[in-house]
Amino acid sequence: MSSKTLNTASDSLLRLADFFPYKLSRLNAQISNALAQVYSGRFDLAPQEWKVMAALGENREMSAKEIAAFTSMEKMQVSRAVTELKKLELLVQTADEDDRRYSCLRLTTSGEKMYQEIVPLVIAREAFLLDALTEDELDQFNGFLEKITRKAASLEKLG
Amino acid sequence: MSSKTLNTASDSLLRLADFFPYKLSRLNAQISNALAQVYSGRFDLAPQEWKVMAALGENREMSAKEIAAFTSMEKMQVSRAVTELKKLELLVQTADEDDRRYSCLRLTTSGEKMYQEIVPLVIAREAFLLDALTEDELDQFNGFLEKITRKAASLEKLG
DNA sequence: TATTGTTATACTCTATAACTATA
DNA sequence: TATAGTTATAGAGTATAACAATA
Repeated sequence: MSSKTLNTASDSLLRLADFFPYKLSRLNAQISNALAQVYSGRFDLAPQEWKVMAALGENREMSAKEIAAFTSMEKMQVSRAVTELKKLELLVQTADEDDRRYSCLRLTTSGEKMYQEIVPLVIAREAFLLDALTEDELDQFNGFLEKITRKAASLEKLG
Repeated sequence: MSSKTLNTASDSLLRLADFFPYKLSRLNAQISNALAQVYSGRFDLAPQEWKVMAALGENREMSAKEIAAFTSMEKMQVSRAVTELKKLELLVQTADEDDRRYSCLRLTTSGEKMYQEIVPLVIAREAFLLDALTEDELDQFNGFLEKITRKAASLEKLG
């Protein structure tokens, strides 16, 4: 066996352009920029402020802890975003009657109004992207994504 | 038409758990963490240092500008990563003979060795994830991703 | 005058943990 | 003693642009 053959057998090469994590990360950056153009560019919200609003728009009333769990944010990031949203009067915070450690967070009328303005815009961008696929393809694609996501969760546990 | 019907028609709701950009961003975060466990956890490289090494591992010799284009990094981030990698003696930088503004960046022997150690590990993680799909499914999935990526590129141009 | 690459600066974001208040 | 939420602080990362060297 020649040394050339040995080399070929042992050398590993990573083709970045074909590497799934890299492709995913590029696509994610593109899409998250396209969404930020909406909530940040047009409504001047930081990403985490928009996440909190999205959580409350969907669930009406949540504690900070619930928002953290729902959005995969740290409790401290939630706290900071809540402080900002209160200043902007997009959100109100009251203490829970049963356990005063918990806070009740809700969008104000103007917060709800802004949410109602943003949602169709971001949904339109999602629709534009997914228009690349037929309905059948989209179903398949979602199924594939879910399978990979489950695998990724088991990867995280290994460490 | 009752006001309730009007409301129902006009109110928009975003289900975060079903929103494609959100699902994508979650999956991307999981996977990029899983990769960082390798290059950062085991080899103490910053993400951008690893990106530069990956570019040079694939292309042998590049200028800083080429690396920036290849990896979608800013020239300044490349410069910083290069400075670090030089300190670690994983990379050497010489001036281009034809045009001395350009630099020739190459991995050192120990840089190449580290690259050869990292690549199989990250490829193994990619393989673990993609093992969620059959070969046919993976082909389809890659095709879908490509279609959406093209759409996303046209979204970016709109602004 | 334009281009490659470096450096300076300020700014934002993040992570850790100390802290307050409630239970 | 434990939990929800806030605040302080330091460290990392980022963006802008000024800068040096070369063309």
